[in-house]
Parts: sequence; C-alpha cells; structure tokens
Amino acid sequence: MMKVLFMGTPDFARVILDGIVGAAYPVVGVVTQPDKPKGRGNVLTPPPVKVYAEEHGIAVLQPQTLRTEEFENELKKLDPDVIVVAAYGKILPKNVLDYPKYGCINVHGSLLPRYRGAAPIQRAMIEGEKTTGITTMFMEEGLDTGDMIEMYEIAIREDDNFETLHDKLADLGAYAIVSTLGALEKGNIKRHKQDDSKSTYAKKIEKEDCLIHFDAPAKRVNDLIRGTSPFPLSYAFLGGRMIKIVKARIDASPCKGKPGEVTSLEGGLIHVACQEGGIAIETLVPEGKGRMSAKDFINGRKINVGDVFTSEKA
RNA sequence: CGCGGGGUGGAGCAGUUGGUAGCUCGUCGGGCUCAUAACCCGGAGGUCAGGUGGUUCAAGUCCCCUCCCCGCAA
Repeated sequence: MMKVLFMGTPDFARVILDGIVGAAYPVVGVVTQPDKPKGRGNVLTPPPVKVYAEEHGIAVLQPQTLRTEEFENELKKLDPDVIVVAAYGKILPKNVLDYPKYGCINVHGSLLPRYRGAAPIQRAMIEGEKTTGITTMFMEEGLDTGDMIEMYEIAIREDDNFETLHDKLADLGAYAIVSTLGALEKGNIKRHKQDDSKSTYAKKIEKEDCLIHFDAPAKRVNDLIRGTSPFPLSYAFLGGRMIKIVKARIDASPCKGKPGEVTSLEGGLIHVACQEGGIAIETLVPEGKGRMSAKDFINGRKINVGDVFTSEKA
C-alpha cells in the first residue's frame, strides 16, 4: 500500500488520521504544528494530532517552517508515496507539493469552491447554509484551489452547532480520504477543476466576528451563536459585563421590543428581541463565571425584563 | 511566575463599617384551581473549600498559607 505522510493539527485532522490508520495504510510520519502555550498559566500543549501519533507509535515532526533543507531531508528519509493534509495550518512549498509520486491530497471541510480557507465549517453555518460537506482535492500552490477528486454533501440541521457539525464532517472526511486514497492507488481518479468564479473565502474566525448584533434578523443571530458554539462562543454585553451565549433558539412567538431588549423570562429562558423576531437564550457564560443555564442565571437575580443587550461594553 | 473572577444548604446568588446566615429556584408535605415551569401554607437541608492558623470579647465578613473551579488573553 501507499506510504502516507500526514500533515494536520487539530481534532478535525486527528479524526482524518485515525481513518487512514484504521484503513491500514502505513503512516510513515506526521507533521504538525509546534506545541503552543495554552490556557491558564500558558501551559505548553501538544496538538491533538501529535498526541494521537505518539499513542500509535508514529514519528512526529513539528517544524517551524517547511521551507528548510532540513525538512527536505526528512521528507526524503520518510519517502512517502502520498501526503495527506487536513487542517495543518501552514502553506506547503512547491518542493514538498511535488515530492510524492501520488501527489498531495487535501481534505477540506466544505463544498469547494465555496468556503476555501481556514474556517469553512463555522463560516458555512454562520452564513446560514443549509448544506456543506467534504471535498478531497489535489493540492497546488494556491489556497484550496486544486483539482477536486471527491465531494460529499451533508445537511446542516437546525439543531446542529459548530461542534456537532464539526464532528460529522470529521467522520465524513475520514471516510472520504480512505475512499480517495483507494481510488488513487488504483488509478481511478477523475480530476474536476474548480470554478474560480464561484469561490468564496472562509477567513479565520476573529473575536470581533463573534460579537452579536441584535439589530439583525433572529435567524442570523442564532446562526452566529450556533456557528461559534462551543468555541469560541459569540457574545454581547449586559450591564457592562460580557455575556457569552452557548445555546439559544429562535423564539416561536417573540414579544416586540427594541433590538437587544429582554422581553420576557418565561420558561426559564431569556427572550431577547432582534431586528426581526427574537431569540430565546438557553445556556450562557457570564463574564468571570462558568457555563450555566439561563434559568440559573435568572435565579441569581441578575437580569430583568427591559434590560438591554448591547454590542458595546459601555 | 501572562491578567482577572470565585469557592456560603441540590442549583444560581446575597451577606452591609466583623456580632454564629438570607434570597430566587429546586425538593418534601399540605391546600387552592377547569388548568398552569401559576398561586397559598408548612418542612427538610449549611462544620460558610481546607489549615482544629493569626487578629479579636466576637469572623462567612480582616491577615497569612494550601487546595480546587472558572473567565480573559495568547
């Protein structure tokens, strides 16, 4: 079977790697981002792919950059027949792209050419798409622009959030890469050019992307909330304090109010008016506190009907 | 030693210038109602994270130490 070199970093990549290992392909090594300080106290934390690789006795490389002679030498030593890339986080230089006999295959979490880039899963959900999917493709120097091999579509359900969709896509991605590798080995590949005119770019989710503006339709507000949950979480301000919203739903029969105004606390939910319609907050994280249900938050007497969520701290 | 918040009955919180604890919810029992995550009455439940530390006539409330939890930033 083809010798595989895997490049990836987060959980999404870990699941893909697990699929490849599960299909019994010899994984000659894993390239992942260097350990980074994380969390309280800035503890140095290894990326999920590294943890997985170590558990499975796979060699791990964590180069700061791939553009070195040193890495090229490593590449020759490992001598992969194919390189599989999933959410690695670095651009591959031409000499790496050209090395493997079967090429470099990328597993991307969207239906290309839409949502090229860093955060396809979140962006698709935030933009209110009804479907998304997985695309496998040959890599070239452009960002997610290479010829597509296989594509799998999946529905974005109303009760999905980033986490559930991410997990489904990761599983689907694992399935897709195994299928693609199998076809590649048999020479059963069809290349499909991307229609660049239809491409969109899913840029990384920044903090300011997570700020909730209640002067938007309820669906849009809710799509942002679920598309960023449970990470990094969308937020707004109430009484000068940041409130992150973990889970909400579109209010069936919202009372009218100004955007951001709390219209009711019925049912242990915080009902907030949007530009059109409203949402009912079910779970949230107050500044300096942990996650709690809206009911608990209300019981702590921290909110009243008429209070207003704003987009600015003051 | 990145910044900050916090550990009080099952949950979320309050607790004033220190004088042995209160609110909302839940829970148990009873009542009311056509009915209700509604209302009324009553009850149970807390060594106030730990150090059997220090200050004090007196500490949840001030000082010191330890443990744990959480948010932010990266």
